[in-house]
Amino acid sequence: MPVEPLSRPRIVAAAIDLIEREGADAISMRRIAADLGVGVMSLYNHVPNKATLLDAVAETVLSGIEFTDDPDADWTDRVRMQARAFRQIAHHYPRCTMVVVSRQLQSPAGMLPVERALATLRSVGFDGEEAVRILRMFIAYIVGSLLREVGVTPTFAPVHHSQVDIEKVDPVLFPETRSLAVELGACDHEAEFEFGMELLIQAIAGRLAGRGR
Amino acid sequence: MPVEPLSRPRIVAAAIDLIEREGADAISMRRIAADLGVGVMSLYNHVPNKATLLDAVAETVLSGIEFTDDPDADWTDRVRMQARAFRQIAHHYPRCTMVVVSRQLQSPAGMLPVERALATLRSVGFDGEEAVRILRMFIAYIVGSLLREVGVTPTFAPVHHSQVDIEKVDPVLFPETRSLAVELGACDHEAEFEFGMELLIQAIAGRLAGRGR
DNA sequence: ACCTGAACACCGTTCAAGT
DNA sequence: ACCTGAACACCGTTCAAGT
Repeated sequence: MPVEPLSRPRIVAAAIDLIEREGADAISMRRIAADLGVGVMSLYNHVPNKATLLDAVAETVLSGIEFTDDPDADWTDRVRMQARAFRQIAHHYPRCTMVVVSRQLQSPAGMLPVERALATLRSVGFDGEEAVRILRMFIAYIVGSLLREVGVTPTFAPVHHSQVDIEKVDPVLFPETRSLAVELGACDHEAEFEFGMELLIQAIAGRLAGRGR
Repeated sequence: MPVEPLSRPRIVAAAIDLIEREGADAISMRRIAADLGVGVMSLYNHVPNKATLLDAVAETVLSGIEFTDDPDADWTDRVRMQARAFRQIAHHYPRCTMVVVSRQLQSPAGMLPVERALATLRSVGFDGEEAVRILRMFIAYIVGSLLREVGVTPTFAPVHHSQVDIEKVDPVLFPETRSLAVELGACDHEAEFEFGMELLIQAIAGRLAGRGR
């Protein structure tokens, strides 16, 4: 029935499509098969199981990141670019973000960003231990930022999409939360991301400068 | 059959238990009911559905955080304490962490930490907008750190629990990753967390100082 | 008010049968 | 080699029946 033959890439693409259309919860082998116009069991000729398929989804999304590294640029600009490239995931595949972030990949697609980041950090003079530490800090920040952007993170960015919610916050128990309702209600994800990123870059730049002493 | 009567708290406790014992994937209404020695449908007398139950799990875990705030302490110490309190989640309920982090709560349990953090930041002189920005940055960092600690984060902290994995990394494609195999393989979560936290605190302290000019 | 079994519409995956 | 339907052991949830 399918005009093109079934293949792993086609299955992964259908899975990504389905997640973006109906959310990560909606995904199932049966739904994907239905979308492709084949029987469920046909999928198992190309993918061993659902977990592996989700890994492939994560890998595919991750490998779609456009890393445009300019080795001649200032190192802070290079770090900026790499961090922003990651944030693209949340833009291009918002509902796949959780899948990407919650899967442990050891494939090249997952490791290339690591390699690049380490190379950049080492080239400015950080030793191995520092480079790894700094990379991990950036990753933690980026992952946390993506989850907020994608609307998955909790509580801590409350009071959204409706002023009614604000009214329900008890002003005597939560005076600050209440008085900052406007600020908490709005969130310019790009500005927020940039703010934290600049603070981090500034902090590690300071660390680098303090090195010479 | 149950010696104690069924109740929402007992159901939530059983759910947390099950998640910690067998992982978040293993959770189901039927398994929880079995653990409690009741029929599945009995649960629905106390909890409207599975999603609400998971929200309650998140809220319960979150409200178990021990916030010991000393208003007389240095503000940096207060921030440190609040951040560390969050990290306790990953220690006390490692396998529930993903659940906590992936649910949007608007309950008091979820908002109290926000309220405290905002109060602390405002008391040192940050205005509302700055306080919210800084809080969000900390939350992003903490959430990302917890996910790494709990082993959920991807790729980016690769090469774990086995030296064999390292051997498989292609040294010509990934020279840095390969040469830093030892550093990437080990991860002292507490040290890692503290490193990033100190950098963040230092960065915002600098921002505060630069304010007087 | 609380408990429950049967039933419904879903899952992922194994297996044996087809081509 | 690839596709597939039937079958199995699971899901969450509705409903009607019990106490």
